[in-house]
Amino acid sequence: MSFGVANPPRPNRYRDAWAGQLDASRAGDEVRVSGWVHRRRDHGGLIFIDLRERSGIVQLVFHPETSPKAHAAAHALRSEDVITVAGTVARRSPENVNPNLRTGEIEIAVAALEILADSDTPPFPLDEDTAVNEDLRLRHRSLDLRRAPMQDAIALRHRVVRTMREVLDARDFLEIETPFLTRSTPEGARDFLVPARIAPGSSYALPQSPQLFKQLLMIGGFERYYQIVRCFRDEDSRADRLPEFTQLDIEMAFVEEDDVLELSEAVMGAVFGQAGFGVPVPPWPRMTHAEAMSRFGSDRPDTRFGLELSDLGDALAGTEFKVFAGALSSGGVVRGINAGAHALARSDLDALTELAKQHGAKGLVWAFVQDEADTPWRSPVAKFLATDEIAALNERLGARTGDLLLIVADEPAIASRTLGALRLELARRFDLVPAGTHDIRWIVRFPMFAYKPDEQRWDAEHHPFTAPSRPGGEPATAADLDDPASLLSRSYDLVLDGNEIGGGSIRNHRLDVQRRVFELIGIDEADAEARFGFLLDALRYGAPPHGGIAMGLDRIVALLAGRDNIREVIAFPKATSGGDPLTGAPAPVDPAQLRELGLRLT
RNA sequence: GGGGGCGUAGCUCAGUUGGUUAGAGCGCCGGCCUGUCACGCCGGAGGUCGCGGGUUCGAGUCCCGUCGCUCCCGCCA
Repeated sequence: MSFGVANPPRPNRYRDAWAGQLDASRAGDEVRVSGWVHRRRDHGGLIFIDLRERSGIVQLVFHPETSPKAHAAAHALRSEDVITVAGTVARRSPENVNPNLRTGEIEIAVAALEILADSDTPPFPLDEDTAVNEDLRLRHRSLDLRRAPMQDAIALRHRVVRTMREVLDARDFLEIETPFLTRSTPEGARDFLVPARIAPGSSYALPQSPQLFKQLLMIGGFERYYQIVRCFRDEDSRADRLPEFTQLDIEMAFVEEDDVLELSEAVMGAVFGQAGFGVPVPPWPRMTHAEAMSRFGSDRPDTRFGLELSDLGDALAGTEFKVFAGALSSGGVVRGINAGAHALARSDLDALTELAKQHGAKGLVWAFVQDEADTPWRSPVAKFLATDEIAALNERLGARTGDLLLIVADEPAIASRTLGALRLELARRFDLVPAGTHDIRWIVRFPMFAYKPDEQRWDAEHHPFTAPSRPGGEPATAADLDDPASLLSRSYDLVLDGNEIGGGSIRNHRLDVQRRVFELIGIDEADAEARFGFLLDALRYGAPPHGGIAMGLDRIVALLAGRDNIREVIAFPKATSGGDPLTGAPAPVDPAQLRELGLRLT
């Protein structure tokens, strides 16, 4: 285990030393240690026990001649029994030193053994070598947490949180709590509801984020707030997403974008530094949302490898090929990537096509570049394209003989998203990310609004409290909102190796702008008053310019720990289904409880 | 809501075109073993093949349904 304990234990009947910290300097000392039986090696004569506790592992040796009573008792020891022993720290002879163990130069010659609690045979091995079914691990989480990878991850999480608090405290931020039982604002994610006994038929909602409360704290004059806070969203899970998760939530008054970004870089730079994670020192580069989408097909681009997107529309101006011509004439685009010279089988190409369809594309055009004048492409669509069109596409994509070209013709958003996903898949398949490299950058200047055709209205891309800006970057006025398509938002995301680890914005502190945003996205005055009246009311009495950010703690720790899902860095996570295999939640409740709440099941 | 993968001994897995009594490694139990450190050697126990139904002379294997876990799409202001 890589984390330690800094202070000696207070001596008591269980221990006067940490087992994992003993070394040759303690040779000859009488010590008492306690912990779990990690492994036993019973030679009939000598018995060796690896004793494990939080600080690490130490070898106990039971000699039949010198302490026959302890030796006899040690025969009964089994994995995960809890024991306390008294004995002498003994230096090992040179040939018996175990260099793989921090305490490998010594062992404890046990004089007295007491079994504090015996253990059934564990349902799965606690070593690091066997990959155990995750459901089983969650159902026996107290055992699973004893494993070194979990101990390391949870300790790392603690250090990350501590570092965040240290930096923020040094910059005069106050940690302030906000309510968990709050009001549902059906906007964005689905809320978790808590039926209210005091008002049958009504419910509290658990917060999706402390967004409105932290704005009220700014209006309330605290100026610099943060909170390590649980947030709740009743949506389906992913490897990097669970219904409850933890954020570092920050808000500042009298600031602009640069202030929030600089503060975030100070906090996160310190976090990466103390975790020994090799990202560049701040300030971190900024990329516009538009550039990220056009070059990488993603608003959280992994820029550590190439395979950038190219727009091919102007090379296909008069094409007869219906798929391309149809997309271009209906406001769509034709975009592609050069995947490089890879020999892919037809089944691989089918799999890529399937992936493209999963992302909403109607299909995927693939072509291998050949060194033959009459058939320059080996591709199902080669016969539909003129030779000069193929030449122009080759030129746009920098194609050389043997290269695989992947092309998507579709609506702009779908084409970009699909190629962005294909690019990541190719990087996985061909191992294109250089080992040990990391990239961190800001994505800035997101679109403020997106038009929802099926609902025939505009919607906020980030959230409706985000301040809009003109295309040039200046803050937008209420009047500017008459042309929503042109507006960007004053928001920013922090992206690490293709993962969104944080995001925030400058907020609306002007009541007229905030009202106009609500109006634009279809929340009329009465509606806005009912749902966000407390915010609008606060904005009437002098709100300072303010903005902030929220960092995804679970994702950050998972990335630092090199784990591929956030459940590995959460002590008691929900399963992907949203249920808790440990407690069995959610579970039916007693009818009497329902009656008290005025609820009846249908 | 949709798609993919997985479910066989306590754990990790194998199991052929449907065919005798379902296997391996680890763990567990018993025995032997005084320098091991994933100890070693010998022996043994341990199975509702997730669950339900169907096809068949015969199902771990084929079909239908269902449950659980997992990855992805949708969703996640």
